[in-house]
Amino acid sequence: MPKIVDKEQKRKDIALACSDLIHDLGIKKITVAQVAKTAGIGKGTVYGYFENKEDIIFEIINIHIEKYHNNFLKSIKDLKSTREKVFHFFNFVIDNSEENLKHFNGYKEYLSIVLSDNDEKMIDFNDTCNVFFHNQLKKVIQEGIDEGDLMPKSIDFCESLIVFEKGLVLKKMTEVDFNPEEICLNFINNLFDLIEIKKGKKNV
Amino acid sequence: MPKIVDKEQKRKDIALACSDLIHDLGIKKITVAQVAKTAGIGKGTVYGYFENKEDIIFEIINIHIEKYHNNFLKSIKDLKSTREKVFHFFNFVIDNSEENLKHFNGYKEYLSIVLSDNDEKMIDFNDTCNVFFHNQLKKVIQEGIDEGDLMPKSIDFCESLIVFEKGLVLKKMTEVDFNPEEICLNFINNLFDLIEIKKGKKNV
Amino acid sequence: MPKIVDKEQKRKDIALACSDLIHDLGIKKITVAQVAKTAGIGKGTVYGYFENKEDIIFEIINIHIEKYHNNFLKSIKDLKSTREKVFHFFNFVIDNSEENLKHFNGYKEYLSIVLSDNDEKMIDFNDTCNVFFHNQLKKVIQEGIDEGDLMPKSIDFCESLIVFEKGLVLKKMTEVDFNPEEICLNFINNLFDLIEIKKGKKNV
Amino acid sequence: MPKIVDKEQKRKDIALACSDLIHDLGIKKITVAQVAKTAGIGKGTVYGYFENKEDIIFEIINIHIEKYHNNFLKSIKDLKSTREKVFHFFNFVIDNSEENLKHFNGYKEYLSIVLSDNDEKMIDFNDTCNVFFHNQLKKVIQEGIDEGDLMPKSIDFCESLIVFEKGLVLKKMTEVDFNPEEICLNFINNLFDLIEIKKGKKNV
DNA sequence: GATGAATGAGTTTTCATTCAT
DNA sequence: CATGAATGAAAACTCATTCAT
Repeated sequence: MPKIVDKEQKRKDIALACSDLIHDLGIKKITVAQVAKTAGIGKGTVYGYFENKEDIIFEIINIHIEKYHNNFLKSIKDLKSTREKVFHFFNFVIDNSEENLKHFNGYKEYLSIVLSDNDEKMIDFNDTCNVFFHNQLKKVIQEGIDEGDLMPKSIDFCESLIVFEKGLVLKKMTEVDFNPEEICLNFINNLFDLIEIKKGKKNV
Repeated sequence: MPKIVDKEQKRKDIALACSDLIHDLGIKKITVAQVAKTAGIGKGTVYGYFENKEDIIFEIINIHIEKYHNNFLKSIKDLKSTREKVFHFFNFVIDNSEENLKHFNGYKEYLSIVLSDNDEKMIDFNDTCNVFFHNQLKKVIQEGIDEGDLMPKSIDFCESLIVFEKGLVLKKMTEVDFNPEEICLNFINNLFDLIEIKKGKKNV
Repeated sequence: MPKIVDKEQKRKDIALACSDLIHDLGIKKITVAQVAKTAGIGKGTVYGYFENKEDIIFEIINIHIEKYHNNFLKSIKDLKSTREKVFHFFNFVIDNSEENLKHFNGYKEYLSIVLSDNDEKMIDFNDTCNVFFHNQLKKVIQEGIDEGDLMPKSIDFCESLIVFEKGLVLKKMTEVDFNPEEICLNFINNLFDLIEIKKGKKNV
Repeated sequence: MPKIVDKEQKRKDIALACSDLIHDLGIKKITVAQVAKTAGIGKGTVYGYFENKEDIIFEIINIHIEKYHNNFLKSIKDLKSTREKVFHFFNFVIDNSEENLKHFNGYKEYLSIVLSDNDEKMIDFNDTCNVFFHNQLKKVIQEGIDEGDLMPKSIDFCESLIVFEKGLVLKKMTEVDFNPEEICLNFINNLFDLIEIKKGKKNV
């Protein structure tokens, strides 16, 4: 079924070409005409690959998140200490590089859709992302425990960490002049003081 | 002379009449025609009391939040222990009563606007709300310190508590089957074990 | 019937109060609400004195033109030579004083109504104005003839003079950087060279 | 592939189909819905070819004026004497054929727009038209001079002729029972008596 | 398969006019 | 008489989606 593969690929190609529209215009301002033009194809053609506009937006967001996930997995590999790895989960909300801000603002637009529409597909997808990070964090913590860095009860803090991160994300998205970095550092360092098996102090 | 109308009051009345539209339809689906019909007045009349559609929505949200703030202040008065009072801040995200869910879903719709539009008024208003709760929490904690319930350093945890609450809110808004209650209880109880001046244990 | 006089007077008062609206906003932008507010009365009251919006505008224009006619009659009295008097008819299109520009632009707005609507009242009124100036000009010329300044056939040039003035008006209204003064001077001086009974040359 | 449409042509086609609306309804009464219906297309389609309502009206007027200019150039070719050619410039204001009245009334509507809106495009376009006729007239007069029909100073009367014609136009547009023909004949014949190099009298 | 022309429902906003008080 | 609250028709413009070529 090589045709199907091609279809899937073209879907991605179109979404990829339009990947910047989401933070350049904001989700609500994206039009199908815009998408077609940006991807260099006809409006009708778009409908050959996507069911409707929602579907297009969904795919564009997909691209963003997939890209972010990949970056995440790549960059966490190089980190050694558990504390650093955990801290890396907060990179999303702290890093103000242009690259990361694109993802952050893309996610912001995405959230506004998840909150207002009750699109099941979006909600499902959001869950998938949450599970991804939850699992990654559990893995990191578990490794920390296995390697004797962390106390066994540490695994209970996964959920709190993720909730805390979401809180930072939401505050950064909605408040002017909110600086998550310091709060984040405090929180993690305080937490690690509680759950780390001390061998010698080392803050992030 | 025609009946003299208290413009400010009628504004509230209209918004009040439409207060349910926000979670029945979702903010984006609200039309001026809908508002007029729901309030039992003409479309033109709506524009006698509101500058534009944004303004209507803003007032409706205002109603919700004002009501919630009042409820909050009223109900926190009866609480005695600091722990209970702090826990009360999480009532918003935990209470599944119809009344509270209306507020919660209203706020959800509101957030989606804050995230997608960059409406300055909305953002300002959001800040005002944040400041309100931040101040209330600080007051509660400070009283706890003054009354010898909490250790002085407790005041530093205000920010974290609020971030955590926002995280729960966001997760409850976007995830199916997310139950904030247990996580919340754990978090608060764990925290209070650290900051409470022990006189005898008392969980919420 | 003192009441009727009062009504007529109030009509004028309202129109007078709003007389600046016509060039401040342009006729099309004038609203009844605006008129009521400017006159310091209620919207309903306006309809006690005017049949409809057209009627209001009509009265405002009336005020302008009446004022202009009075000014015209007053200022032409002081002029001695027929040539000066004739030239005075062109003052409307040449004088760039703020006062006169108000009248000129008011008349411009008025014309746009006469041209687009086929409001009979407006057209009749326009005719009345034309007749006024035509008669004034005829009077001036006739006096010139009677006093031996002009040749008897001069009376035939009335119409042409008025047509010429209208042409200047229209061109000034529609063309950027059109300067009627020079053209006007040339025209009149040339004409007077033909119709004046020479006693010694005197240009305006 | 869908049929490729000559956008510029279709623009003209739509405007052409609606070309009568301008004097049937008057410019101010034209609505986009009306235009769509008259052209036998959908409202949305109109916006595929025109930026906004102004743009539509502009094109309709364009059609009228373009057609008139062409007719003008065509018909002036057959005329021999300079006097006849000059007289031809006044055809617009004298000819009461249905065809010409359409143009005349179209121009009337157009003027009302130029006078009330301060639309730059309209004003520019008006200038272009004025320049067109001014140049044509200069050409005619110059040819007359070159051929020994007219005295060299005749060229100075161009401006006055055009002003005079505008005056006739405005009077015909705004006054009931105004008959420009006689006035016009007088004016031109008188003028030509002054500027023509006599070889034998020949009125128009 | 690709295209882009055509569509029209749907939305916001304005404002002359009426009429109950 | 005066008032201004209430009204709703009317108008411009957008855009997801369809479908003939």
